Amino acid sequence: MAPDVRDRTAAEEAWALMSRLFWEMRPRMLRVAGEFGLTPPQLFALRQLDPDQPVPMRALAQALQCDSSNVTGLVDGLAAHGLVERREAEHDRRVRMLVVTEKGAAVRARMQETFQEVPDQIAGLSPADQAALRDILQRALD
Amino acid sequence: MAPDVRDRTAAEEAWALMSRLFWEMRPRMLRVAGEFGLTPPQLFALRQLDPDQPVPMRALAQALQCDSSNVTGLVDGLAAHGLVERREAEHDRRVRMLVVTEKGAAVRARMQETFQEVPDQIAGLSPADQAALRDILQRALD
DNA sequence: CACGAATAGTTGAGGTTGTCAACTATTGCC
DNA sequence: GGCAATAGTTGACAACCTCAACTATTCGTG
Repeated sequence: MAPDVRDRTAAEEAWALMSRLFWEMRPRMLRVAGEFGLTPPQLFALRQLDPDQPVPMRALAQALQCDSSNVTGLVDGLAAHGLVERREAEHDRRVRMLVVTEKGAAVRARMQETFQEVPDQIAGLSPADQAALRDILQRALD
Repeated sequence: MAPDVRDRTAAEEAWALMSRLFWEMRPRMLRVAGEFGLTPPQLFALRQLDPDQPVPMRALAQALQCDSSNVTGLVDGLAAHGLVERREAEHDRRVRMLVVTEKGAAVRARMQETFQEVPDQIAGLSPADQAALRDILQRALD
């Protein structure tokens, strides 16, 4: 029942190739973080936030899959850069809403541009392959 | 010539989907690390090593794209678990070759199995889609 | 051969990440 | 009113990571 160890299935091969592609994107991520004077975790935190819709800190903790106390530190860092502000929630005085500042939104936008930049390997594919790749992945991820 | 900013190209869409898929693999990675009592960086270090071919520490630092001094600590951790040993190089007494122990090879193999496990989303694709995905990615990555 | 430059690895300082446990303030329920 | 649950912070602690400084060794060039 288990797949033969000797020759990989198409799915295994595809997954291995995707893993490789992702590993090769690591330098890009580090470069972007450095450009904005942020650390990678701070970058991911800002990436998760929506400039148009403030969220409570616990929502960010959930999105980042980490402890709330960790978010405290990350937000401190982003706030020190003037990218994010803590604002009191109206309905519940326990929660702090995270508001992306104007500067934060600008940084986030430029950061997203770089993140979304298509890797050369994908960009080099034929238009038909690119479209097929998108279609297959859409089917996979709903 | 530049792609229209308004609607994403197929390549951009595909890349976004792959990014999402990878993010969803985070819990799996943390689980595997915990299972073997290792931290994620230690896991990546062991993953980079080849049980059949010892390499100098310098090579590992290069593969992990980090400072040599960082590798010292990571290898200390792996060595404390009995997964890796430092062995003197014959031709150059400055370098230490990293040798994966028998136990280390076993742990690495089980770890690799989990890493290579195909995500449900990909496994759920039709055989034709899986094959097409592999073929396209092979064209992309040579 | 000698001597200075280059290289492999370690150490220590300093800042960040991340978890857990304890704590405060607030809310919601009965 | 009283009490459990929740949001967030703090402090302790371990790990990560980079940089600069250091030791030991090798290499290159005169």
